[in-house]
Amino acid sequence: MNEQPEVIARSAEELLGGLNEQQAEAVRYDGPALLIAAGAGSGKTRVLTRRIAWLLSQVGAWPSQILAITFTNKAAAEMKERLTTLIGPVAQRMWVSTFHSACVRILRRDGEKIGLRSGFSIYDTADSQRLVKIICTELNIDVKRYTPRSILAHISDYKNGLIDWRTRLKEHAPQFKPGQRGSKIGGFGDVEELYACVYAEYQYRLATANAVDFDDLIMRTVELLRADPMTAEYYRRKFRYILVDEYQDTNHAQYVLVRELGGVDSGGAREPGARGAGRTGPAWITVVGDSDQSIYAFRGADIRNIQEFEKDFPDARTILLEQNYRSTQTILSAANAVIALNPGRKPKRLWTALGDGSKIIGYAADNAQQEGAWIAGEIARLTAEEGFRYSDIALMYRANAQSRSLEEALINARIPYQLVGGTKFYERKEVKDAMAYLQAIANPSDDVNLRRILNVPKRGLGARAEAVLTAFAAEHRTSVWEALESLESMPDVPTRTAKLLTQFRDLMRALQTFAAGNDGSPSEIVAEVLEKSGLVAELRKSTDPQDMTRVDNLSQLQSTAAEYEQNTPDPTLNGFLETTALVADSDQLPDGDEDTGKVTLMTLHTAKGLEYPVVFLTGMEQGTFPHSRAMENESELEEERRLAYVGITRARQVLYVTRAAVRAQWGQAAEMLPSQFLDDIPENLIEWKRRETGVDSLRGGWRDDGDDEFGGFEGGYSSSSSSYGSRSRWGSASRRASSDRSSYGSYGSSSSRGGYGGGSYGSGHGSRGGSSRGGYSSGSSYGSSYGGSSSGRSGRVTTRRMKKDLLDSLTKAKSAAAAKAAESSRPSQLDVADFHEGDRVSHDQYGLGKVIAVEDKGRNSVITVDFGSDGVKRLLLRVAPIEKL
DNA sequence: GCGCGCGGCCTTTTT
DNA sequence: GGCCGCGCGC
Repeated sequence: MNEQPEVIARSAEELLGGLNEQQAEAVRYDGPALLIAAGAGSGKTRVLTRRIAWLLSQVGAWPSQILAITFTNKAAAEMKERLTTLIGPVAQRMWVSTFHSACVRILRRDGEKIGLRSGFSIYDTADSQRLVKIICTELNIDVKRYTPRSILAHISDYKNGLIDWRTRLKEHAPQFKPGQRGSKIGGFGDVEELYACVYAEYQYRLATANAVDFDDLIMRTVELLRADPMTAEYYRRKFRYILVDEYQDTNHAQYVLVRELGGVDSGGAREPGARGAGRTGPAWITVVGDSDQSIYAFRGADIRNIQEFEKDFPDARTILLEQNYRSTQTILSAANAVIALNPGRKPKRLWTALGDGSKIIGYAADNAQQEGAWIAGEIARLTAEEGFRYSDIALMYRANAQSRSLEEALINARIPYQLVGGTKFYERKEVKDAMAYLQAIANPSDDVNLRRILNVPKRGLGARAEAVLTAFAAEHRTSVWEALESLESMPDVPTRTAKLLTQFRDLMRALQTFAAGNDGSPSEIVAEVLEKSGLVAELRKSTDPQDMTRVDNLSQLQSTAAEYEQNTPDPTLNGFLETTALVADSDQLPDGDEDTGKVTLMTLHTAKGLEYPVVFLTGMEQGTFPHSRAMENESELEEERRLAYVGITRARQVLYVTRAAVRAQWGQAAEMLPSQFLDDIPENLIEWKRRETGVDSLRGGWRDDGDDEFGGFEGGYSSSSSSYGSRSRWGSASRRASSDRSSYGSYGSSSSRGGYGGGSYGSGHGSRGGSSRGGYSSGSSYGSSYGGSSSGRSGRVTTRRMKKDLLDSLTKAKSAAAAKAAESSRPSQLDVADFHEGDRVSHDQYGLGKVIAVEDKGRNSVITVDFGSDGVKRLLLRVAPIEKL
């Protein structure tokens, strides 16, 4: 193999070939700061790779001077691959990586200047949470009130904002001394003090464990560059061209990192007459992004980074890419319409030369199961009749929990699928346990991981034994492992515990020795750990069928290690640990055009950057998408809208939007109203295969205004302005749906009872704000009291457990409940035969109206009445408070 | 110290 | 519906 591979020389024509004017301009732009505002599907990766090739072959940059940063490992791998095609194997020598792995690389090399010893551990979120929890317990913090999760979120915010723990401590808890047991304080004056103390203690523990968390990777790299001018200088001389993809997703720390690495503020001057960025002065910075696709504000991404790029970087230039090469105009028009509602954005309109294509297809299902079943049917049709392959199709949803009903439907229909994301391989308990052994072997100071495995598998070392160790460690300000090493000098250790601890110590020593002797073969270390620790043995002897899978997972872990070993020039245990920490699940990521023979399921977040000929956007309901927690807050709603924009623009040819009128959430049925994003898509772009559900037609009357009993039985689809009636109406109703998800009474039935059908359902009417108890009282009856009757508003039945088959028939049950309730509260005296088109009626609430349609359906007859300014309503005759005039 | 059963809480989204 | 933590009994 060639030691010094050359860059394949590419002519300017080659590099600009096939590009549109704006793309070409971006590729050859000559200057210190460039923002490529690239709309979805506008060919930004192409532009980015061509630009890199341009810098190399036309500007004279060296591969080693390039730092290309992406957000995901997949994007990095893809870019590397494309670059290899474009400029040859030399691409492998460039830094093309995520922020996190670039930082690891820097910290591995120079971290000791800020106190990081080589071989430091990288804590994932679970590790971090464990640590916070340990700290909370020791500091006497009520973890019910302040969950480790939420505390960690605050710590993460600080880090993303580069706020040092010392600063926090100085401001909010100057008396607190991290790392001293005596510093435990019972009551905290305020939450800021609490966060400051935990933050400080957390960093102290990370330091003693020689560990960093995800956010530290960025923040501590910035710290390093600021603390050590020599190091900063080294990287500034090295990286002359920095390119950042998905710039809209960068947080403050990442933004500062780019500035520091690029030497933007260091004041050095570019050598006169130099080509490109030259060898001194600020690096050339190119950022690519789309502010409309900023969907990570929740974890600290700061959209202002991209919005204010021109102000931030001197002599910055912006180039807009608006031509889309991916989707039909119909899809783009929908996307444009949705995103246009976000205020304060810079106008950008995607367009395409590909033509209109087919309409967006809409479907409203009664429940999630039916939604899944219909989608499965469509997939069967698409593949059988329209020539699509399974791998052309993707199902997307807002939250992972939604995948379940879709999966079940696909299984029933025997459609092969692959799930991307969700519970990750490395997050599975058994895998995490095995990894904890490896961590503890590689880095014995790692208290969190050592404590995790102390009694895994069960070896009789419980809380007491752990307390003995941690007390000693705290007293001597050392790690748990060192405490274990000093076991003999520890006072008051019960003989039995001492014996067990010694055994554990011997085990770990043996594993350490083995690891030291086989550092180049992580797979053998994994095998040794699995064997000697007893992890596999414990699972093998279990009778739980799930444990079989767990054994398989562990064996897969070993294979992964072997794979790593083969693909890495210089494999080490630490290298393997790092890969697993940062390159989560790269194996299962969908890969370009490859025909996997499977339909792909994933969240909208995961889908960013991907594209499929056919996309199903599922769960288009208020509260599901937009997510209920994002609906209260305007800026979060804007982010949801961007997420919708991302989802819509994933589709190349056919886009489906589906929703369910009832969805199980947290084991309970909840009524879902159509997503506002459906309203945002121009009506003429959607062809509804089914628009209204059984629940919709009932909705108006008995949830709605609550107090008007069964009166306003609004159909909702009759208004001319919008296919769904007025927005405000849906808006307000939906708020209720999300905050009071059981307003329809859940069909209570304890699991032992026979289920629905015996009439055991309750239904609720005005349950707002009220008590949420009212549990299922006696065996056979149902609480069917509807407005006005004696038990009135409290007639709601709530039972947590609800059989799945009940759920399926929920819609049906509701009509039945309505019927029952109606009978008891307001016996019908009206006969459908008495009503004719043109008749005038009077309604208790809406006043005078004119009948415009009559549907004779026996007991369920409906009349449609125009109430003038109050709108057109569909009224269920037997319950509506109307009078014929 | 361990296992079981109950109850509370939960859900965004991910490097 | 599922996870996690707690309390209880062995």
